[in-house]
Amino acid sequence: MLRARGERMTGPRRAVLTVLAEGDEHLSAEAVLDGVTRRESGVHRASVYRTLEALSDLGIVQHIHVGHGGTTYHLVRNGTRHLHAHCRVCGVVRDLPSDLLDGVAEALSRNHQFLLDPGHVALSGTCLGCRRTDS
Amino acid sequence: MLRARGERMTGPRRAVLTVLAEGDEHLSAEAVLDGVTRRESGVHRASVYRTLEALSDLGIVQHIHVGHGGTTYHLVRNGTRHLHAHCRVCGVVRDLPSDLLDGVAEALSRNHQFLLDPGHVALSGTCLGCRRTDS
DNA sequence: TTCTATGCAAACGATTTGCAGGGAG
DNA sequence: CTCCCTGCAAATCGTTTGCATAGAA
Repeated sequence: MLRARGERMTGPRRAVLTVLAEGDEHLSAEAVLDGVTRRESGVHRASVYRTLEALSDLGIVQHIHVGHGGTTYHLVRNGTRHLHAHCRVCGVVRDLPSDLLDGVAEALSRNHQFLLDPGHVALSGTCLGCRRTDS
Repeated sequence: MLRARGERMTGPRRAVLTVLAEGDEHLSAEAVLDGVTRRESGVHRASVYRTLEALSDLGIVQHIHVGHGGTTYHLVRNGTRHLHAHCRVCGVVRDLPSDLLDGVAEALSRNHQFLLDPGHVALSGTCLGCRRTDS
């Protein structure tokens, strides 16, 4: 697993990283806590949050905001910050190719003086399986 | 102001609509409550939330989720559900043309069986004034 | 009169903070 | 030995819910 990048490697941190590495991607903070607890009891909720924040700052994990749904975390695999779509009906988060918004990003930059960070929020909608429902 | 659409027109509802109509767009629920209270005291927080939800269901107001920032509400002016960009540094929400994501929506529909709802979440990034900072 | 919307208080879920002690480097 | 990271408890923020009642239609 990734080695200390100027930061200390502790039990809780190792556990969080392991859970993220094994997990099915896109875990909520609470889900990470569950996984951590299963692997090594006694780790406190607050430590998980603090660890996730620290790892985010280091660029080792990425967090995305999912509409009504809260925040999810996952490892940044080989430097790729891919995009996400969130189905507001079934709640699934699916990955999208990282270049999907390139055109939009350029348009925003050119016409609206806005620097898009495409990976930071999940696009919202419904997967076809969940067709039409509102909110 | 818009008349009852099968719903009852009450004091709190009138106040919420008035605040949204006069406000600078993109108000948080709490900001709406403040405005409502200033105009007519005694309206309860819960009523504002319930009213905003009811008006959302009627399509009279639109709510958007703003990354780390919570939920904001605004009137749907002449049926236009425009898009939004949120600067994560200064927090400003700016409107964007509603057709900006048309191409992306079509690509998602065709290649990913995903029906995009472009107006439901704000795109995240930084306005040029706030250049580069992270989170 | 009827039945919806309101006020109130309390519950809630997610996340954060102050503080003192423990352990990594 | 020093300072960062942790556990704990409590606070905070945004939002929701159960209940009895006021009031719109």
